[in-house]
Amino acid sequence: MNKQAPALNCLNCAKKDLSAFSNIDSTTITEMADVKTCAFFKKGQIMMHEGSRPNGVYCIHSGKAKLFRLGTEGKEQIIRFAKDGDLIGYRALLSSEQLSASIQVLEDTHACFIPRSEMFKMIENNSKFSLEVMKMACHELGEAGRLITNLAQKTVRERLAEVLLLLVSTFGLDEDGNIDVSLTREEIANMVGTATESVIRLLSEFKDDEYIFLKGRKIKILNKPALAKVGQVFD
Amino acid sequence: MNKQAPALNCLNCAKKDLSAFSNIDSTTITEMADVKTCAFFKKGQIMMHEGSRPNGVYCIHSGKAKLFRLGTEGKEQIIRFAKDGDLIGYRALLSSEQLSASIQVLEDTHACFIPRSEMFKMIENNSKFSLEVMKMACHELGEAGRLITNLAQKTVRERLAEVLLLLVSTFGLDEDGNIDVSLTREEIANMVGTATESVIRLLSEFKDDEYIFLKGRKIKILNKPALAKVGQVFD
DNA sequence: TTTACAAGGTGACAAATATCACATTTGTTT
DNA sequence: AAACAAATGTGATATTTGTCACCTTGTAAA
Repeated sequence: MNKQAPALNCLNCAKKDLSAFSNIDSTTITEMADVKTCAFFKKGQIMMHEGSRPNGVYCIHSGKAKLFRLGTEGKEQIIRFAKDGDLIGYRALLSSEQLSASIQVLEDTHACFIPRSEMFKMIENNSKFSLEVMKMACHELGEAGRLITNLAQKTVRERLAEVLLLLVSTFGLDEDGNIDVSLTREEIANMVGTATESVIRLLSEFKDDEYIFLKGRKIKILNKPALAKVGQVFD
Repeated sequence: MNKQAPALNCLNCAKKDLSAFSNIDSTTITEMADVKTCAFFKKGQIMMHEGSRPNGVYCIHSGKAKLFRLGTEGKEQIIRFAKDGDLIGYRALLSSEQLSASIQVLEDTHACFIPRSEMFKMIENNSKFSLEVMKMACHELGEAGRLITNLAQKTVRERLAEVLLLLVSTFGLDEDGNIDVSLTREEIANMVGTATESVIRLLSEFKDDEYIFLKGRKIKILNKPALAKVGQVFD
């Protein structure tokens, strides 16, 4: 399942500032570091399965993952992505529910596993951490509301444009200026909520319009304002 | 804006058990009750406005409200409903963000306003309450994921069937067995994410199929299993 | 290198759904 | 009661999008 991996230090973790642990006192961090374990997932592996109950959470140290639900007909719907510093599985853990989504890593990923008991201990004893996690959940809830509205009201073309901009702000750019994540056309379709063929056609359109540059799975945004206009993105 | 209303007692509040306050100790409740204020909203009034920053939260004592975002073209998208015992505005308050949705009452509503400072005080000093709120946010996050998947993958017909079942489980039935909430066809369309005309046509179809009974805005479910099948609802 | 398989891509067509125009009903205000 | 506005309902039509069939390309394994 998940292999043992070289121990990662939490206190000096370069990714700590990206995470819910950024402002937590070193005593608490050290206590947690003592009980956490390190795991490694090869590209394509599933970190957690929809429907199961997590025994703790993963904190991603390096890597990328997609969270998706299986809809009717077994079609994937990508809900969101996770990257360095993000917590995985906290929603189900804290609400004592089954996992509402599976998490699959998009590339080789190192992550730390923090057991259930330690998470609850920290939440009960450290109101700062507790508030931080709450903030995270509340923020994501806002994002979810935005996504709901977009799915319900925007056209496929608009949603695709918006998704491209979302990918940039989530994963940033690689050294060549491409969006720094490798997704299949099908995965993009599973974000947008459309057919793979439609994504292929629309991406070609955007390319013809010189909004984007395409080379295999590499996508570079050439005309951000134009895409924002197509996608009705105003912020 | 919101009128003063007869004081409601928190400690003996009949709705307390429905809320995040159900298992909170009476000292905490009493302290909160001392600073909370009571408000009354007439049918159609807006409790909070999308984009603004709340100074506290409302706890609904009696009434119903819809939470909606304005999408492109100014079209409402209903995200969820709130009823007795539900907290309003906590998401934006806790994440220090703007309100991601407006809240409008669907009928005359009594609610208690708990100021920002008191909310944060309780969250910091009462880990039980804190965990309760966190649970709430996490639960809603799961529901949002489900909604996202449905909007992305189900047909309008399927979503309408599902929405009808959702309304039953949210609001229950009145004395005549109708769904205990009065919504316009347009509001239903704004939940389903479709055109008002489509809702009208599909409701007629469900009526012809004797899945539902319609009389004005009153809707009665006649064949729940059939609707569940149409809506691909399996739980 | 060859093979095999997944992913990418294209065209034709069907189905779902939105839009528009208009009629009817209902509820509310004067 | 009259008048008005809002909501409901219906038909015709346009548009979007999904589906299917098929071909091409790239890539990883034998």
